[in-house]
Amino acid sequence: MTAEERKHRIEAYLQGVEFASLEELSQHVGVSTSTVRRDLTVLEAAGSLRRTHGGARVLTPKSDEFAFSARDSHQFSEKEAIGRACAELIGSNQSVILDAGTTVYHVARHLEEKAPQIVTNSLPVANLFASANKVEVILAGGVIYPRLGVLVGPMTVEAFLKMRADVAIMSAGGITLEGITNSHALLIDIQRAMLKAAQKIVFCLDHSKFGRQSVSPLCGLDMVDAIVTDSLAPAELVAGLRERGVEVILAPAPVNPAPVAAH
Amino acid sequence: MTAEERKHRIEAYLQGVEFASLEELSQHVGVSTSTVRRDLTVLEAAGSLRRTHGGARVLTPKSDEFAFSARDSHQFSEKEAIGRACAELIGSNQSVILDAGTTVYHVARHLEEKAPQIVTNSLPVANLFASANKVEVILAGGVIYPRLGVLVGPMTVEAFLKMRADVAIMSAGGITLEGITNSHALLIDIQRAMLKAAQKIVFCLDHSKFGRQSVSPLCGLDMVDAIVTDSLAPAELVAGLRERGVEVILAPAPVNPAPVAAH
DNA sequence: ATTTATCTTGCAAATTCTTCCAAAATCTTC
DNA sequence: GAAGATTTTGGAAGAATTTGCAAGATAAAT
Repeated sequence: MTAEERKHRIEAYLQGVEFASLEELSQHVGVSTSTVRRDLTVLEAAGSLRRTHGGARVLTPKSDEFAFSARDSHQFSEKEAIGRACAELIGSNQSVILDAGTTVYHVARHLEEKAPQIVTNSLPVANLFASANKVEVILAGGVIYPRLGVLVGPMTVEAFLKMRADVAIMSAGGITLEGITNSHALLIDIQRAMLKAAQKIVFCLDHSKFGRQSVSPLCGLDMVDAIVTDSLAPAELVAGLRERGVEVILAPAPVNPAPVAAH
Repeated sequence: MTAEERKHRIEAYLQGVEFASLEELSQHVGVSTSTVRRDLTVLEAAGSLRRTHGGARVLTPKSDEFAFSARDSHQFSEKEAIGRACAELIGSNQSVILDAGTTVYHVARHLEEKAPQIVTNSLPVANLFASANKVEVILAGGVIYPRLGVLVGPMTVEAFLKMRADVAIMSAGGITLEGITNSHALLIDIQRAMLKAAQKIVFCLDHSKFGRQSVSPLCGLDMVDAIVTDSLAPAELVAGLRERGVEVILAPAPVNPAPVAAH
């Protein structure tokens, strides 16, 4: 294995786990801790990660659409606007499949008045409605994937394959004119099952997802009925999507900034 | 585990429980309270939580009732003692079914070190482990029953009927020599499925359940392998249970708030 | 006012980081 | 191909950081 390849593997591994100790990395790539140290120094200078005492950390864990923290501040206001706009697409008493993912979580926050029937595999979404009596929430079973708070595995896939719903509101890692991709291979099967289960497919993607491509392809644009994004989405790509028959909804920019926690 | 990772886990754990004591946090991440103190100071400066006397609290309480309802319930200390005693019955790498119910929730709090495989239909239990990597948690699917944070319905029953586990740790509404009863009729089917799925059946019942009868009969004493209760359980009934071959474990009374004679 | 619990501070032990050096691997030149 | 130069790798010693403990200070409880 070349040094380049090794650095690449360190990067990739770190993307998956967010944190890793020196020992862990050195075992994973099969070199001494000294070499890993040197690699980390180079990679940090290149800006792809951040060293910490005892290991290293990814630079922008927040850009992970499926990160567990439901109230992450990363593009909070944009996601909130998207959530509001997307919730308006839902009619009363419709059955809605909600994907896991922070943007979709914000949609959920605005769904309570619609009193729909909700199906999800996201623990944060389930918690959100757990005390609300207006909404009936069905949680798919499965194994809890710790970092993300998502239920995964064959049980989850099976649950969605048996389901039928009016709308599916989905997250993803990236969108281009070639289609929609996602970074978490574990979720792809589940998302495909969701797509099959719902009549209408809506993707909620903030502008940072536009033009990005993640590792695993999820579906083509022909499957997508609508995309809800914020007003900072690149105009050319929005136009391109509309040309291909996808309805694109631009959520209006939020008036006031996100409430920053001041102590 | 790196320091960075540890801080992240503290944050995540706190998101789940809203408030946690120093002791609790230090056990969860496996370092001394001194180190947790230092971490909390850093995290507070970073604005992600708020320190309090004796622990720390999240900034934006989302009043997630589940993680919390188990906490401020009455007979907290008895349940905590039962939880600790019951957790000791579980061996490493065993598969455990956890019923919904506050007493069983306290068992879950002490299970993390055992690193078992956990199957449950309780959202609070799922949330408890959502950020812990040591434990594999399988959540049964189903409809969320709002007030209790439990998954119910045919999906849940079916999930447990397909399952096999070493131990089932159960809650109930009452116990007499005639058997065990429960007040939530909705849960009876699910509990019966749990009983079928597990080889060993353990009931966790604080002393207030002894001699009580709820509306729906759940099972006879012959199905029960062990009962964990606190030291205030009525002696005659305990003796009666033992005569019938049920192992009864009396959790030692909690150490704390015994009124110290200060003259 | 006393007692208890919790917090801060200082310090020694342990861990991790940097820097340097020799061995191994790779590249250059013939 | 082979010999020498260059780069890379793995390890070791000292510097820096982090951790856990203990004693005094502070805050809550009774």
